[in-house]
Amino acid sequence: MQEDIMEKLDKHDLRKTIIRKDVLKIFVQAEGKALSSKDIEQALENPDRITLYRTLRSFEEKGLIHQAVDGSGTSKYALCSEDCTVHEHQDDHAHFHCTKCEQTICLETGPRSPVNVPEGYIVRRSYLVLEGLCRRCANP
Amino acid sequence: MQEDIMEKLDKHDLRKTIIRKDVLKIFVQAEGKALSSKDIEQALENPDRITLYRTLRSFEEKGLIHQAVDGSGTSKYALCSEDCTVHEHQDDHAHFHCTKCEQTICLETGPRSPVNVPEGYIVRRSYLVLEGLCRRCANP
DNA sequence: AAAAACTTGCAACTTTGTTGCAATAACCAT
DNA sequence: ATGGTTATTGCAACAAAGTTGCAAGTTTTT
Ligand SMILES: [Mn+2]
Ligand SMILES: [Mn+2]
Ligand SMILES: [Zn+2]
Ligand SMILES: [Zn+2]
Repeated sequence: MQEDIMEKLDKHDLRKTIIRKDVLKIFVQAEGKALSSKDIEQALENPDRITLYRTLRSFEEKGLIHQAVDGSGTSKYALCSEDCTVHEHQDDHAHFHCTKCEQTICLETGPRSPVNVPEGYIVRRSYLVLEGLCRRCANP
Repeated sequence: MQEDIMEKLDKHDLRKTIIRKDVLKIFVQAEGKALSSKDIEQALENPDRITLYRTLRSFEEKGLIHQAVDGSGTSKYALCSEDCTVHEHQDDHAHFHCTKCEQTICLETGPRSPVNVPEGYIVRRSYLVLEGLCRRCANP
């Protein structure tokens, strides 16, 4: 697992610094859950906030994590699938956002049917957010 | 048109103050375009920023405008359809976000096919964002 | 016209995120 | 292993977006 993390950093051309190993470990452990900068701040001891922001940006640029749009207003990130690279992300899945516990998770949904847009518009990508109650919050 | 605005405020149980008339007029004129707080600030002379935020919140609560999730990070709002009320919004349409000019517009898309979610999850609503280039930005 | 109820504008504050820069750490090639 | 090169860190300072408390001002109702 430690090896897993080192490999990932290597593969994505990121220097192996303490904070990067720590942050990446948290993402791996989160298992499909999207995390905010604050989530990570709380999980770690005392990370420098600015360094954390830059770590997240580097991870995203290098194809290690992807942003999870969830309509909550703050940025959240989750681990990418194996085949994301610095050149292209492959995270075209929907995200579920629980309005009670505020958790956001990546969904393994299949391809979506295309949507009609006005003549002349070019669609590059799309985000689908499902909002509601997660299992835990729905069945208390 | 002035009457239209007065009617709308009346119907949604909002007091007719200067800023509310002004802001609502801007939304009516925007015609399906979603506006940020900053957009409105710029359109108006010198609105108090805080009052504007509260105006937007009241409008949303009373079913006059709805939030347009567009993945841009800042909140945008657009005029609701006639049948939105304080009790329930009816704005289940997708939004298109142009990454070049940053405009966001409401799309008149039909109903979307349902998406599979894990057992036990409850979906209350969903947001669909299409990102790309609008007609003007695609054909320069 | 006055009372009641709601709205405004100001100050102060919070949260989230960015930029510049010198000190530091990681990597690469001797 | 040593040292040079290059990327990363941590600090301070800043900025945008949004919230809260409260006294003063408006709108609505009676
Ligand atoms: Mn995801
Ligand atoms: Mn809309
Ligand atoms: Zn939940
Ligand atoms: Zn455009």
